[in-house]
Amino acid sequence: MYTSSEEDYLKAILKLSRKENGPVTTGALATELHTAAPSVTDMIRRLAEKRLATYERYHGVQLTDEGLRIATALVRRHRLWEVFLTEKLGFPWDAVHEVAEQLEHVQHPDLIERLDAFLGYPRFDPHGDPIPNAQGVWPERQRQLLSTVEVGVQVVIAGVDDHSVTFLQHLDRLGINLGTRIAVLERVEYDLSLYIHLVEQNRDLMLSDKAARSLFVEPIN
Amino acid sequence: MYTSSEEDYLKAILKLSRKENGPVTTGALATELHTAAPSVTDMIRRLAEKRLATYERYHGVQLTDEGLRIATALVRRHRLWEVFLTEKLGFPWDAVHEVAEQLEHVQHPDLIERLDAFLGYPRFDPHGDPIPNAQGVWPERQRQLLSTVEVGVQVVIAGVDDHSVTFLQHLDRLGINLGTRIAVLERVEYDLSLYIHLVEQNRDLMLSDKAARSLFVEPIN
DNA sequence: TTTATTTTTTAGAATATCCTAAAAATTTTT
DNA sequence: AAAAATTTTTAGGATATTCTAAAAAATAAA
Repeated sequence: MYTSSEEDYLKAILKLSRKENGPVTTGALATELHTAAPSVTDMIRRLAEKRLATYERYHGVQLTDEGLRIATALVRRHRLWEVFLTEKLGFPWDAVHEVAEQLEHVQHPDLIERLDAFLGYPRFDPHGDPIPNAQGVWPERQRQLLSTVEVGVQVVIAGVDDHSVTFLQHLDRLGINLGTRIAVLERVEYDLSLYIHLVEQNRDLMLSDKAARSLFVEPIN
Repeated sequence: MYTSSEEDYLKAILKLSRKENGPVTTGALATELHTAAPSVTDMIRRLAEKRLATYERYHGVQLTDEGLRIATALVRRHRLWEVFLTEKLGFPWDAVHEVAEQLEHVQHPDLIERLDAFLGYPRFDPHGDPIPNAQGVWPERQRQLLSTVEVGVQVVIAGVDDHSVTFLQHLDRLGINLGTRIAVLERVEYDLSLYIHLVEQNRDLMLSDKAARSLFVEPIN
């Protein structure tokens, strides 16, 4: 139906527009997609012609309802494939993005619904990111950044805001995973580092503020 | 590494060269790939430049060792994905080809080895076609066309030579699947139709010669 | 073995996607 | 509010893949 390239742009526009609301700029897209700005101008003009986005010269793009529908389906596909790769094929969480980036472009009427059923209808991917359902509805979850948690409170690791391989491997080395229960022991005033306690492993460790601002946690239910 | 298009050509050259030995003609490739002949000429010239095939003007193409290695890996990927789609996602055997055609182009160093392990190292795909191993070695199996089986002999359905949706659905309607045990009761002299007995279902039915020439069987082990 | 037919290649062009360099518009600074 | 800096678009071109029409080569027929 649409080319991989068009799909990549739609997904990028969705991603950026979920951060800041209002139109997405050419420059932001160029950075996100690692392309030159003129390539972006070309493509968003084409997307607008196909009624997947609205575009006004010098004022950025916005997805139409149809564009949003497609982009959301792509996020769904991407994240379901990531679940498959980690849960079924045993890939580490820092290695699934590249492959899912390719798998998400595979076109078939009910491939994804079958995959979803096979995986047991997961609501979050291996990085804790929400997986929209077949109707495009995103699951809700009350999560916050670890950096905002009060001292003394116990929480559970629920996701990462930085998906880089280096950060994910850093977490592995520290023994921090999705579902890991932690207690915030102390926030160092000087540089905002955190002393935390890993409950299951009965171990204390120190976390930089940068790391704490890249970790989502949720209350213990 | 290589584009989907290059991979499609390599796979087609392998397929055709396994039927007839010697170089594969431009016309045969054009038919196989549903493209115009000049497109084929262009591509095989490019493949030759990249040392994936040898090509002599007006005399067809042949894969080099490297081309053969890549094409074999593609067949391996295609067939493993087909096993995944039927065994794990519950797709009917007449619906997997199109999807596998896309999935086989997904590039990743150990995706296929992990998939192979997850599937339990299958040696044959849902249509009974052999799956080359990671070293490119094809599993052997003594199979013959049902049309060549002597009257009175019992055999097991081991594969199809015609992969068309209509034929596969025809077999479904008849209750014939991979692994179905049959006995050849009679060969009608007039049109070579076969009366066969489905052992498990304790049922007799008639099969056209055309169908019998599209079914592989193997001896009961 | 010359002629006719078929196959293959060359020539030239279209589309999708990307690029660099230069021009135009917008935003920021003074 | 004019000048400077930044961002975006236009212009023009490259590559990969495909196509149709015409020319060239190979094969088949007379």
